[in-house]
Amino acid sequence: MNPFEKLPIDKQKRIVDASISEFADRDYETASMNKVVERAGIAKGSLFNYFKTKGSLYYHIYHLAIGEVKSYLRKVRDETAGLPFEDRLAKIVDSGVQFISDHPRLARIYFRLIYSADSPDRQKIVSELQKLSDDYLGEIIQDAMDRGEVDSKLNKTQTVFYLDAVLNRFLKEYHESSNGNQFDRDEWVKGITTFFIKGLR
Amino acid sequence: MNPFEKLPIDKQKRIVDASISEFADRDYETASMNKVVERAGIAKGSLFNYFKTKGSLYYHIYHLAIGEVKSYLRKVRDETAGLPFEDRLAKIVDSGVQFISDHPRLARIYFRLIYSADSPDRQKIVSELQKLSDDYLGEIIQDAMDRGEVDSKLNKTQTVFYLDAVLNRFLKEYHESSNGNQFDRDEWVKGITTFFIKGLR
DNA sequence: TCTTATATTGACCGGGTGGTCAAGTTAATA
DNA sequence: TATTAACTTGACCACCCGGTCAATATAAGA
Repeated sequence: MNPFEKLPIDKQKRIVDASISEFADRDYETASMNKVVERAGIAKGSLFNYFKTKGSLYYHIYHLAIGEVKSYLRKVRDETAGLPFEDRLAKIVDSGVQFISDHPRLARIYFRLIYSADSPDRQKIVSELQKLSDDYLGEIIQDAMDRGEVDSKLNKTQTVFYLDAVLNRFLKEYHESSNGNQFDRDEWVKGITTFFIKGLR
Repeated sequence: MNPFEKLPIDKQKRIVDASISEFADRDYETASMNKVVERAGIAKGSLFNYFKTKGSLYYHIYHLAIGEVKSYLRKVRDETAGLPFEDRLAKIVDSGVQFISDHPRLARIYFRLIYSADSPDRQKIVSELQKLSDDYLGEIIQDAMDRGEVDSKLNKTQTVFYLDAVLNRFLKEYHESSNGNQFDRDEWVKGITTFFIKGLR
């Protein structure tokens, strides 16, 4: 049993919280272990006792973030299992927006990881995430094809790619503009769904 | 007249080349002025004589990259002015791929800037680039609307957004996978164009 | 209570950073 | 050629980094 898990829960929480904030504010290379201990109110030696390296702390936090993302995806997939493609798509976008509102710092870490360059094992992590997304969207596309809502002769890889590109970009834009000028969420959701319905049938 | 411009051209080139390599290899925060002088074979003091700060050197290089991108965009816009939307779209993708092949390091700097987090004035630069892309794609969409190839009742902002999202993502993917497993460029170009033709008409 | 084991601390290490500047080199002028 | 002006150099500065470890505080066991 590693030393971190033996800690009182509230202390664990303080450390995790400080780490999330730091990795959300700065990218991996520039994030500072000194700042983490400062934020968490513990000594540097302690942090390196719980996590041997900066990389292993990052690994811990990143898995936490991915876990949350996964559970959101699973939830929306199951809740919309019977719905038509159009409604399903709208729900996916909505739940993405919801996730960003609920976990802005985790969303930041997620986008940093996807789009930025230098985290340890970046390539591995990104392709793991890509597979997750591909499987998820692939399943939904397949359902829509089976129901005849989407042209089943389409190249599935490409179709998933378009969906992933537009959805991710939309959420990223939403995330970045989340302070200040909001854009009309409903209109965008409607626009995106009709665009795909037409483009894929 | 700033001291850098007074330098012999080949020395300027050496410095610019070294800087491009460094900013392509590492993101802004982790790129090192020490490494730049090492690569360029000049003394540190000299570099800081030509460019007062790291930020101003980055600014210089970034403008160089954007200039190249702009000239590529202008070229493909003018060369395809009379063509139908479908062919135009294909040409745009092609020329993007071409740019990445011709200027891999500049492409890297571009993607770093777009997707990564911490360059000086990042927000300003990114919105400047976004405007460039919006104007460019907006013009092409408008042409297609005028010719009746695209439904003119569509929300133009959204339409441009979808185009931008898919094109950028495709080029990014192409860029990242450019070592090793190539994917079938023609099939993707065909897939993307027909998807948009159907989705937008 | 005394002793042993464990958890916590922060000064310290080697190394890298952007940036400076006195001293040395080269070029231009008279 | 002698003098001045401009350029070039790299040792040096303060600061920050991830990581270590002897010393100290705390908890457990006898």
